Amino acid sequence: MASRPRPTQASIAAQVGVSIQTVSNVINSPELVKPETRSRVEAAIRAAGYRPSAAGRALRTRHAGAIGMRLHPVVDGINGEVLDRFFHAVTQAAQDQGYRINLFTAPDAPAEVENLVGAHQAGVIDGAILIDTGLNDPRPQLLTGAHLPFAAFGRPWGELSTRHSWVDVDGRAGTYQATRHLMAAGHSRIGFIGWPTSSAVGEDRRQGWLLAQAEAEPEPLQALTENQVRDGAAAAMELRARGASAVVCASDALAFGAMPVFADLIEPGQELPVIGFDNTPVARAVGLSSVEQPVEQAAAAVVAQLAEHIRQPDGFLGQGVILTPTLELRKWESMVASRPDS
Amino acid sequence: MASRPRPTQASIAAQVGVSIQTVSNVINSPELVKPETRSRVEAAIRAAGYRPSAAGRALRTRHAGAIGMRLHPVVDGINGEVLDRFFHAVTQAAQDQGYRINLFTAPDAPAEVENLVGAHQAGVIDGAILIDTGLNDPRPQLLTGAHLPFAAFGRPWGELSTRHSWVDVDGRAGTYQATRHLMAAGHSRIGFIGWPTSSAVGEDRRQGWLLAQAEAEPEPLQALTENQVRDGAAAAMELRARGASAVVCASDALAFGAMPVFADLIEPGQELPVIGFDNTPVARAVGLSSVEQPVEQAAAAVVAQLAEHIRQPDGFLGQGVILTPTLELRKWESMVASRPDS
DNA sequence: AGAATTCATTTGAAGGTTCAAATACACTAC
DNA sequence: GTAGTGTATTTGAACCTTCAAATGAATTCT
Repeated sequence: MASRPRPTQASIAAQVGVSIQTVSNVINSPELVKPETRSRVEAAIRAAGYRPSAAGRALRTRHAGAIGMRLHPVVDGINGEVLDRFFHAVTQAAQDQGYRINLFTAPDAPAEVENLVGAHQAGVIDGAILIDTGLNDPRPQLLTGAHLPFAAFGRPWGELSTRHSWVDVDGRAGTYQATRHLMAAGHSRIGFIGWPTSSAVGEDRRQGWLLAQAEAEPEPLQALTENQVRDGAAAAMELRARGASAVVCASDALAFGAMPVFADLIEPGQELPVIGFDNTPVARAVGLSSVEQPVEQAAAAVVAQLAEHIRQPDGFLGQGVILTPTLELRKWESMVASRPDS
Repeated sequence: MASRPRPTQASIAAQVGVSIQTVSNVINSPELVKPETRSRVEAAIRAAGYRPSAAGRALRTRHAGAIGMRLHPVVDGINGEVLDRFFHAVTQAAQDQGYRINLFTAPDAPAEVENLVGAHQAGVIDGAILIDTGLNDPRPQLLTGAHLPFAAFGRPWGELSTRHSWVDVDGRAGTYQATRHLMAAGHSRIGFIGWPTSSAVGEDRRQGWLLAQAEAEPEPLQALTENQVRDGAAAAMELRARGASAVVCASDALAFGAMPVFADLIEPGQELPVIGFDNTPVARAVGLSSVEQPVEQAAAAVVAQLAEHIRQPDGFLGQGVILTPTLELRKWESMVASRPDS
């Protein structure tokens, strides 16, 4: 059972009795080929199980058909699910547009850029997707300098003025909604638990809370800490002591810590006056209301931008897209009291 | 600023005044080239920023330099972190061995196989990594039939006798350790909360608990449910009512639900007599003891097996590797009571 | 000195595809 | 009957690399 040689356009052509170019046309520009010839070629292709060689095609067209992306090390698993969803959605969107996703690892941003640029020079990828853009992120400039098309999930924070494509979720709008919802439920003293202001994303989310209250609140009830469950708990206690009857949080991890602090205010089956961010599985599991990011939509938008960018390497000016998150409300239920249904 | 044409071996060769093949040799078999010539070529390569074309190389060598892998949709985020770690480690290991990771999406197993085989026929990937092998998984047979080298993370469960490469973690050894630890701490009635026996992985983990108690326990204190937090809580209550003073769980999600049920038995700062599986971030956050899988090691082993398989497409007979997990013990601390340190 | 051995480099070809241009053919128009 | 307009197909070249074999030059052996 020696496996017969891989079929090629040449072998198909010989079989059908046409030229190689005709086979190529059947695949890439079927409208150029006479219907009768076309179907004969198509039949031979199917019969032989022929698939165009990616290498041959890439060599000729100077087009890899792949997009590079860094897989970050797992740091904070509790909201890593947003990234999981993003990766999955990006892979799907890329597949739909005829691109594959190529994974890279790197210890830091410069190494990431080096990997991506290297892969681009080798013709392995046509473009890259950047994730988790930080304050004054150096990567956009470096990639632009290397003429590597890219699009980012996360807006450009800070003053670096590289103009590029990006998609982001309006965190401010999310916390704004959350705060308004609590206000409508009758709360007048609503706290915010967030991250230090050095975090651009954290500051954005804080702004939404601030904005929603506008003049209502002279002395803001806020506490900024690290993103740990225990920090959330401690911050919640402090805010409650200062008079807060509800809190909006910059993450589900913080909200998760805050939950027990406000649990005595309500009866099971009601909404807890604690709202998280990212709508992680943990939030679903424990009945925590949370702000849901339209991750799948964001992924599709990023890929679309990048594809456009690849199509017109120079002409395409970067553009930003902002998506609005939604508020996912949940009834809190004491886990211990409930029984399984099935 | 028209970007100059991409450097090639030909352009380098012309510059230095040697033949193309010599440039190729400097890159692939430096020992064949006289040191002086070599360094001149190397200098030119660096100066031009030359990188071998992946397409040209792939076309000639019939070797893609990439491995395919399906990115599963996010189903159960609470222990998805194990997969995150696995992906990251695989990417790293692959990179170290000169392979890239190519991501695929698919709605089900047949589609996954079709994608992988298609990519292989197109010369996009040299092999594949399978994740989460289920009972009588059809994929190994299909891939073997398609002559696509692969290795699996997860052993072959069931009777399908395809002989192939795989790496797995000894779940039984994990729950065995956990149970023994609880026994050593003085517990005599130790319950098990797991999944229905239709889950091969769940059954494996149950066996470890069973084995550790051997003759000690005539009537086994077990409850098998779905993998939800609330199910874990309900099961824990039932087992405690039946006399259990400690429980071993098939997952952190179940253990997380069980925690409050046993919380009154100990003082803060002690180990809770509840042990989970997978050592997820949630476990770390709430101070839950859990069984830690050597994921990074597993990933490296899978990649190594696959690389070997690709090297000898036919000669290599599949082999299984079993890794032993470790028990990660934690002191439980009431989240509400603690204050942030810094 | 001529043959045999080793080392360094070059030559020719092939791998599969697509682009740009050329050819062949059928048909309409004058 | 020749020029002109399409449509369908083919030709030749190029994309970049590496394999297998050949050449050239220097060294050693008999």
